[in-house]
Amino acid sequence: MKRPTSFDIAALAGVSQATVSRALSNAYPVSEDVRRRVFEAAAKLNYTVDINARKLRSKKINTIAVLVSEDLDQPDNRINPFFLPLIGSILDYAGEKGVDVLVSLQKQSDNWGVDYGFSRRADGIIFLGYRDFETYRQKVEVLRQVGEPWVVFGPQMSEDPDLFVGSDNEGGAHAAVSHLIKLGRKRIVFLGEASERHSEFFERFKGYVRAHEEAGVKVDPALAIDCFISREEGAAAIQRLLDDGVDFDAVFAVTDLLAIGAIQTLQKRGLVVPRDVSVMGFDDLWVCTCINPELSTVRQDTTTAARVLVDTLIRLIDGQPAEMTRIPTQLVLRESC
Amino acid sequence: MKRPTSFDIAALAGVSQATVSRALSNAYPVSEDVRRRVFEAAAKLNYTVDINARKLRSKKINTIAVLVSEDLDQPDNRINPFFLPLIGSILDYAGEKGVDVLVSLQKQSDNWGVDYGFSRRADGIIFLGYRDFETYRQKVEVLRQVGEPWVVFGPQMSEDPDLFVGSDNEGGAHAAVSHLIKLGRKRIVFLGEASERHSEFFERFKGYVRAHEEAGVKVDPALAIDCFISREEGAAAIQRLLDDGVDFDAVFAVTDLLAIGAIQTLQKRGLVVPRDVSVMGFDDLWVCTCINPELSTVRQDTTTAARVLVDTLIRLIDGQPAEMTRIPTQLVLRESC
DNA sequence: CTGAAAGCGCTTACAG
DNA sequence: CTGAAAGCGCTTACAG
Repeated sequence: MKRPTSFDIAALAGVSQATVSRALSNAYPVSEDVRRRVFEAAAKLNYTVDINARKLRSKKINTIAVLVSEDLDQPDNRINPFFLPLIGSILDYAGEKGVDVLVSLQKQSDNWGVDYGFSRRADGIIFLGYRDFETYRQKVEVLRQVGEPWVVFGPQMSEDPDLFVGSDNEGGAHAAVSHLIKLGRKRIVFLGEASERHSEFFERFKGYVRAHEEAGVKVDPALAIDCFISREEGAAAIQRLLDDGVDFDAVFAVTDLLAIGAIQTLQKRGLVVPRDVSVMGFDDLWVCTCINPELSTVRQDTTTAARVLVDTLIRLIDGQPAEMTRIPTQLVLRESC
Repeated sequence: MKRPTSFDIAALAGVSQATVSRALSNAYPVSEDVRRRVFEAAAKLNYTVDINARKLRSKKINTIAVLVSEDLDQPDNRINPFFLPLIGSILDYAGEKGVDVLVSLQKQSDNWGVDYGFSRRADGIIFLGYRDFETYRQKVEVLRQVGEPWVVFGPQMSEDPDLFVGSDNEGGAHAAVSHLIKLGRKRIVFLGEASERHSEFFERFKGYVRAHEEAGVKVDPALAIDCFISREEGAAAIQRLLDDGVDFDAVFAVTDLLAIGAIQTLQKRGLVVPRDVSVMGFDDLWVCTCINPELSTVRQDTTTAARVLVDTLIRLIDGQPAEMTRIPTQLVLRESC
């Protein structure tokens, strides 16, 4: 059975094809009688506008692409669990706004998003999971050249302070570590990547340092551990610390996953959390309340993040200036400290 | 700056527009010299084919829609965590096949996918998370009428045995419960929804019953608990059992989430898992190894599921007959039993 | 408020 | 292997 076109509807409703288009678009004045007849005819023939023709003709795509970087630390899932609620909220909010969402998992080697804008699949791109954004600078440069709008969640880039959408990493880390210090902890491990390449984590490191300074506690470089962001790495790092006889009474992990790995190792070694070692994470994955003890953490507000990302991108698509947004975090105290 | 069209490329390469299209499509014979010139010109102008014009003209959309039912049991995540790796694998495999993926979160009340096929956004639809598919029968009927291809993961529908893609629920449950019985457990709680409306869970219930029958152990109806599929419900159900003084020595939950809730309640009540009560889940979420004790479970193979879903859908789109596929599960023994 | 007409940027028979 | 031409199904000035 052939798909009906607007001409078929026009014939059935007894109007011109142009009027059908106008009635269905809800953006032009159309007499009530005509509108009714058009909608009835459309319903009768199960007609809907061919979105491809509309996009071609109107030049409005009304679609955003969400490009998620494949997470090599999580081979089972491919996507970092932190992004699950974020993607969910983006889909939700985009749905509310009536824009379609194309989702793609990007491998490191891929042509990487360039295709999406260029081929007019999408009006703009949201990048998720590009922690080490510096690596991608060259590719982003192409997007910039052709004026393809995009926005990244997480890392702040020196060149585009305006394009930043992310959490208040420094503030969140500061609150978390201040709390640990208030608890009487003095030897707090920083578990994460404190290099400038990962600005998100580096900001958390700065919050860690500031909390120490404000409390007059010395930061011991031996406690700043550099490792990848997976549970296994967190477990291994703590193991090494224990093996080396390093003295510590708390762990601040830049990621819940890392914190969970830390707790598992500590418990395996017979240490009790939080009695012997306090542990604090970052993100507030839903898993935090599944483990024992439940994990205290810094909550990233993914609902707000999703809205801000979509709104910012839409503003850029419309040619309006975008503002950098730093989303407040929230300290969530549970059992692990 | 205006986007270049195939006419611009044609002018630059010194050929006709039709030849540009043919060279770029890689599907027609084109002389080597012409091909080179066309590709050079395209690269120079940052040209890519306008996907919307191509879709309109060729009538090939090359896009599938993944419609995920909003999970009301998981308000924080909106998407059931089980689907994370499944969606990841679908994105991955679809990417390999060069088809775009539109993802949408569907609320119960939505027009529900009908839009996707009708408006020619996608060639076909993959439904995820429609456990209680009977509710949607009427809506699916419309898809059937217009010949829009679709496939569902999970529940098997009586009318379309061919369209089924799902795990070997009965076999997985049978293996799990048989293992519990072999461990000496005799009073095994079935935690889930054993109604026919949820065919996935009902199949698991049948496996639970068959394992008992084969071992000559009586099934006690008092141990078959009906509850929603969330951690909270699992916790509450076990609490009720404990309060009522019901005797049981194992829990088989139709979902890891439920099993985790059960373990949390048991531990809160001072019971030791697995010494006092063995617990077995279903799915093999990555969380299983985060909790203490690590959860034994029945693994659903999401990688294979993703491939089968995409392949089946593509076959349907191409007008070929589809076969029902039941994907083997795997018993994963860890610490909880 | 409505119609006739042009045209979005491609693909693909049809001829050669 | 290549070109000229038609046309996919819409939206949107332009007139009235």
